[in-house]
Amino acid sequence: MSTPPVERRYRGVSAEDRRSGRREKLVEAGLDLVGQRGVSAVTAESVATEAGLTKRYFYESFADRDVLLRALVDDLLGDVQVAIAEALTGTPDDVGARISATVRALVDTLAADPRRARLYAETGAHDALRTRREEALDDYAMLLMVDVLRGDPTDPHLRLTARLVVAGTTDVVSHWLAGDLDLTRDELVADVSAIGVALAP
Amino acid sequence: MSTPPVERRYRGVSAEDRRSGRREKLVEAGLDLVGQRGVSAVTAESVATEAGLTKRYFYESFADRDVLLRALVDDLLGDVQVAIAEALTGTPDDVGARISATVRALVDTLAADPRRARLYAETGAHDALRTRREEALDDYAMLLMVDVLRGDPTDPHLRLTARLVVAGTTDVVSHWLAGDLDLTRDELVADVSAIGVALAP
DNA sequence: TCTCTCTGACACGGTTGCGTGTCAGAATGC
DNA sequence: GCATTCTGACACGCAACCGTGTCAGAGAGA
Repeated sequence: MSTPPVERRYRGVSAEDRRSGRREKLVEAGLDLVGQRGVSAVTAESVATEAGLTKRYFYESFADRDVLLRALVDDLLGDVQVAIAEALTGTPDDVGARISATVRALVDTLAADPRRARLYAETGAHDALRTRREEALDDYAMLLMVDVLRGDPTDPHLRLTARLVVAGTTDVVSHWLAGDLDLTRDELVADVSAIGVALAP
Repeated sequence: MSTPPVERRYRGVSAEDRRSGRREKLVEAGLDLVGQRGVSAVTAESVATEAGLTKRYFYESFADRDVLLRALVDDLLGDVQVAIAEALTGTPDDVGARISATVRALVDTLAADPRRARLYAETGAHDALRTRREEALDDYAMLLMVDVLRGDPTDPHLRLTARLVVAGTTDVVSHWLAGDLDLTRDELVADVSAIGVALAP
């Protein structure tokens, strides 16, 4: 029967704050690694080293690398959802305007951090993340059908169209972020939005 | 100085035929593994075992697992290209008809072999294959712009549209093959074609 | 000062896949 | 019948990453 150690302040910081500080460092280190070397470079060891910590602190915050990757993707997708929701609030009930606002929110969020752009592009590259990506694509398709187009999300034809547009947009935006499309940000948003409008019921 | 061994018939088969027979077995085994357990299950060991051979024969035909995977994907994409080319030959110069023929050829080729359908869906899942997938998406986008739409492949706006449609179609078809879209094959082809027509310049 | 916690470094055993090497026995050519 | 090739099985050492354990020294509390 060993009693758990009494937690103690250290360098003026509480145990709880130290822990969450280390977790934050690990998350940042994980993002840096994704940005520089891709998802496959994220290991318990490399993340800890990048964070200036040791492996043991990796396991303090994450059960394994997949949990960290999930957390990174969840953060990203959550922020994108929030950005889109905010953009739609206060946008008039005109389909064209709503589509543009949605696309712009997506592009702006991803363009703000190249590390996250790469993470977004590589969500298909890892077994554990692919599942999450599928959910996200479904979520975005639903959002497009209901909140943007005001359509019927049970109509299989609309569902196919929404899914195609969402997946296609994901690819095109990733491509643009990687510098492979010779368009300004405004042109990208305008073109993608035009496609959305052309396909709106 | 050792001289290379003199090749000899074995069980009535020439050395060359034995070699290519083993290679064929390995390719089939690789496809089976992709179909059953996904791209990540393809290793030198597992493929050889699945083929009823041993690792040593894997390395006789392939330098490493990536070479085999590349070969599988090249086969698949080549067959798709051929199927589309054949479909376009003898299809009238009507944009709608050409789009339908292209989509149908793609869907039919993939639907003919569920193992290849999964391979197609997972080309994004592996570093070595992602490069090849990028090339293929570019090739298909080019084919769409030039051979189907008779458009100008240097126009960045058309390029974006083509890329979005190709990537979106890839995703939707994979999704349908996985049974996640409640549509008949004809409906799938019709819906995707309709999207193509709606976006044709 | 004395005790206990906290930290960071490193060791360890386990697993998986890699690519090479060895070898006995079966099959062949002569 | 004899030498040689071919096959299939297995052994090996290597590398990466895993998850856990140990420990000395720095830092805090009283």
